[in-house]
Amino acid sequence: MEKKFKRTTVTSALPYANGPVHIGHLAGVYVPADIYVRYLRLKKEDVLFIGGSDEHGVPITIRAKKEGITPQDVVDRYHTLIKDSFKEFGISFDVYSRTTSETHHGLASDFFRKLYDKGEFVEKTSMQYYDEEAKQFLADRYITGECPHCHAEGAYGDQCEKCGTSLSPTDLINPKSAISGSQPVMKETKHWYLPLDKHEGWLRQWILEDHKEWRPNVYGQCKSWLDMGLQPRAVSRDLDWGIPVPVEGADGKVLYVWFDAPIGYISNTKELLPDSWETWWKDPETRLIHFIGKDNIVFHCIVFPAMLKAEGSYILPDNVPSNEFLNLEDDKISTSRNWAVWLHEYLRDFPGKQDVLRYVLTANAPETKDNNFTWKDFQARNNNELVAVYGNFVNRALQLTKKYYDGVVPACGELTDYDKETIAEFIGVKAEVEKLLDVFKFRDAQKEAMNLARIGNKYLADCEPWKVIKTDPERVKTILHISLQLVANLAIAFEPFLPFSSEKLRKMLNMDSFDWNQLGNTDLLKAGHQLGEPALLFEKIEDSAIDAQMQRLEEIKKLNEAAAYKANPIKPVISFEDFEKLDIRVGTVLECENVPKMKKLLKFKIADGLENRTIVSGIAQHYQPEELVGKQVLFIANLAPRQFKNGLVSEGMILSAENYDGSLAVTSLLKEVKPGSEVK
RNA sequence: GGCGGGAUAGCUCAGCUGGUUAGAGCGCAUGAUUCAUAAUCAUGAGGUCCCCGGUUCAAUCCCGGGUCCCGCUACCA
Repeated sequence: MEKKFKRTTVTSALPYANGPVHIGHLAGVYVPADIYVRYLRLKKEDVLFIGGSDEHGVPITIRAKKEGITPQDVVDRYHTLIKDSFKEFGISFDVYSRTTSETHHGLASDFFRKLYDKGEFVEKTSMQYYDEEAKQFLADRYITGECPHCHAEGAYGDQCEKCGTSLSPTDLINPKSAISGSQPVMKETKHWYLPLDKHEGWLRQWILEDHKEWRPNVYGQCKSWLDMGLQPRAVSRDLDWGIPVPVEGADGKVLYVWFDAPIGYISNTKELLPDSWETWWKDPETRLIHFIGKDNIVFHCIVFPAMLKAEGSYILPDNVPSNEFLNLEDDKISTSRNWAVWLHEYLRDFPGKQDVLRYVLTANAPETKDNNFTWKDFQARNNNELVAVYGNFVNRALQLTKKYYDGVVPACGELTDYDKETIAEFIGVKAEVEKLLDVFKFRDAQKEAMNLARIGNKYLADCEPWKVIKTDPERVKTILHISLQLVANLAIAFEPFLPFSSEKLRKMLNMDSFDWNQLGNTDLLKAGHQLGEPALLFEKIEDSAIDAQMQRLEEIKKLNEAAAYKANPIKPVISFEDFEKLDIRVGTVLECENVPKMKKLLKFKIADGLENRTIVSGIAQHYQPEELVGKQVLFIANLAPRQFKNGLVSEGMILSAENYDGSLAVTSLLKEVKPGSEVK
């Protein structure tokens, strides 16, 4: 069901301006979006590529506070860094603006107000922590306290970083304001909610029925949410960094960052095209495409469309191609652990090699599942594919032409059957690449483009012009003529993927411009056309460069391991009597087995010198049952028995030490003693 | 625990609505070649298509159950 669209608005997720951009962002969002946009432009279609920084939200205020600067300073720093590195990397935004811009503040504010006036929100009052000293409500992240689970100090209101549990602020023991350090009080506050539940009907139809072509991960995630039932979602926050809620009596309240950020796509369009921006967002003949990572699926497929629909005058996205995540050397990319390849550092370490990274990230794009980036693979793809297949073919054709004809394109003579076969083969590439790009299969599309170079290498090997030149010089003219047409085709076919190389190649070929519609033609370079000076399109990457990167990661890994460990503060002092209440004993493990359906639990039969007992312990992920049998362990003998869901009863607790990485080590003794011995 | 995605050659992945000798690129082996950045070309070895059942004349593909990985969400002395 090919709809007729007149133009395409392409957005790429707004990077959050509290850190630099890394290869995960690039592989997931910006490289595919850029390929798509360049492809449409080459086809001379009307397209707009919108980007920008997302600059509001709590984490930015926290970082600012930590560094003793203003939130504006933080976003200025990262916005500039991100914008510059995108530019250098060749992400060809038509506009890259920011959500702190005046245009955006105005538009987002109007947007909210319109929904408010139309009665699209519901107001709800709830109790939230309030800092009386700082005179402000506290966002979840602004409250710290003792974790109710692991009892670590310094847990945040939304999550304990020690044990990873997600929390709500009221769970914390002894909560404290991160701003003033004072004890916060519960106070009533009013917020506006977007009642997603009211939008469920049409969303269901629109996504589940009308967009079955969306990628399985996107469609599945949406279906999951819809089936769980949508809940009203707060669109305001008590915070002083952001866009003020444009309603009377809303002092100290700003738009929730998730409400304002996607509107940023629209604002940035408006900033670029103050007079005609609405065409790109409201005309039904405009196709809207959002490129995002999988963490953004729900917001772009459900929340934002609900906002647009509620407003009433906007179009909805036609597709939301979302990628999965990219790992780095078998480990999750993490900004806080500095486990990443940062774009600005890559550009510094590998100057002029933008296309190599673009190529590798596309070849390894996590289109269907999480994928892994390794430096060895990066090197191999450069040396064995870009250099050996693409660069080499180009170099062969150009060097031969230079040698035999002083770099002038020779005339094409009569075609042999083999020539015709070869030409027929590469003519089909255009349709193939288009077919793949139209459905966002970038990985396969790039492979198809590479196929042109393979055809070329084979053609040269089979025709052997360096031999034929001695016996039939006329024939060589045709061979090289065809080879050069292939080279010119390569330049066009690769432009969306490897724009820097295509530009370089275009100059070497002395071509004026590219037109996608010329792809597949065999007369891109006329006989007699003077070529430019040939140069290497790609260079080999040596082991030393790769080793340096791997060593850097190795060092980061070590630093992380060391930095991650910090002993918890000592708990409040207890009396000797308190201590004596605990009956700690030595037990010998008689039996130990896994518990069906409880993957964390091991069931022990412990000899305790009396009647033996059963103890269940959550250490199955750290020990094999058989390795504990026969060992002596320490356990608390007088802990109230605890019953698990499946009826299993645990009569005590085996003592384990928790290592910094969360792994558990069961306690034991230096000498063997009788089971049931008391520990004092 | 609930839900979503994934599991196919050493690696990264294709295999549309069931019928193919189950494919590609890289890597590996052998041979050819020298115009080219020791690049290229040809040939080849390599797969209980995660496991167990079921539907079917026929299942990598559909259904049921299970295992493992990733994510979301809950719960978690």
